[in-house]
Amino acid sequence: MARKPGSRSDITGPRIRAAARHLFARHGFAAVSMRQIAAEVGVQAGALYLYTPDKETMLVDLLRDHMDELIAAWDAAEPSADPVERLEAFVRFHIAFNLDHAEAVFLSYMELRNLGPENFAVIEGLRRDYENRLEAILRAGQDAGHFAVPDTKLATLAIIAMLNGVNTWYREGGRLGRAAIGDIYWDMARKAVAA
Amino acid sequence: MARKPGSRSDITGPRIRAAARHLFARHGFAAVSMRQIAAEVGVQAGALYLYTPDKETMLVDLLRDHMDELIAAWDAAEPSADPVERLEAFVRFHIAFNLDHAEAVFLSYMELRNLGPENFAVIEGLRRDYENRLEAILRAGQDAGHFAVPDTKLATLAIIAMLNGVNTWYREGGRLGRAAIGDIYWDMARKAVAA
DNA sequence: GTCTATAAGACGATAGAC
DNA sequence: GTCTATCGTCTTATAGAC
Repeated sequence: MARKPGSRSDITGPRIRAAARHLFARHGFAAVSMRQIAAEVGVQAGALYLYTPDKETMLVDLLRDHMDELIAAWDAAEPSADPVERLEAFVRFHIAFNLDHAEAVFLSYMELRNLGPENFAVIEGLRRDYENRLEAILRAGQDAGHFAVPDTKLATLAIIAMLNGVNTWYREGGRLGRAAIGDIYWDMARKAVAA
Repeated sequence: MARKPGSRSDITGPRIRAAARHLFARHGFAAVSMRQIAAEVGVQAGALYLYTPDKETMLVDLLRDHMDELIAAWDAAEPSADPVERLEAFVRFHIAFNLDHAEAVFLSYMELRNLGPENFAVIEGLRRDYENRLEAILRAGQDAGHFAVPDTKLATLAIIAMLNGVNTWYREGGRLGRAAIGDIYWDMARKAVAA
């Protein structure tokens, strides 16, 4: 009875990641036990250790994969050379991507403190890579005279913080659709950095 | 040996709250044990239960006290009737208060999910009370023709999210002092809601 | 008001059967 | 690849001594 009929690691692996992401986002990394994750997947706790050496590695793998996907998606989508159009594209992309990956976004902001120093540095570096892409847009727009901000780095962080806020209140089927939200935040972001 | 010489509840109580706030903010509510809190204070774990019925009540008391203090401080400080001046005062107040109470702010955004439904509703209600004060400013400024935002509620949340971002990067002794940070964020907030 | 001691159980992780 | 069983430790919370 040891091996369950039809058991396959290429199915169980993704299901473990999905269950861990979901439970960590909902209850917090420290509050979720390996037994809970295993129960959600339908295996015993010991079986999880075929897929990860330990619990922290499960978390950092989720966070790294998320950041890699975020950066790759933006790099694949990046539009025209005009800084204003690029900023608009960034605002709409960031909101849409965050809403499509709400659990992973939540984790990548809330659970960094559960990482050891070296894992923390990896995720922090990826986040900075992403921020630098927005900062470059703002700098190009200032050089072209379209934007004027008192501090480019702080404007970068301010815009990202503002956009991240959407995930704290958005509910599917609410008053505003995603396109309308993009319009509203683009209006505010555009004016905030306007010359 | 039972009672320690000089032990007094009016000293131990605040020290327990401070230790809990500090450890919860640093490691997360679920990751901190009652034994750790007791060790930080210098008592045994059982003694904590003279001051709180359980761990969750410790957390909700910290969060409620923080929100009460935040709202009372703003209500005591609120300045002129002019909406533009009031918005500037709000921006500077919010940044300063958040930096002065960084651990409690962190908790009140990160640990709400560790509350039961009734405790959660209490803290959510206080947060909405505070948000409503900013929303009223934005509405008054629109009525007077000074501001123009596509959606007043979302502008409220966007500004608060932007300002909250300061706590994620600010370090004492960094490149910018608090006054300079207030200037920079006031410039961006003002333009974001400008007519 | 604080201690020691303990109840009753959950935790992360591993060993060995199949 | 997954199971059962288990190790050693930690957990929240309580009881009773002083």
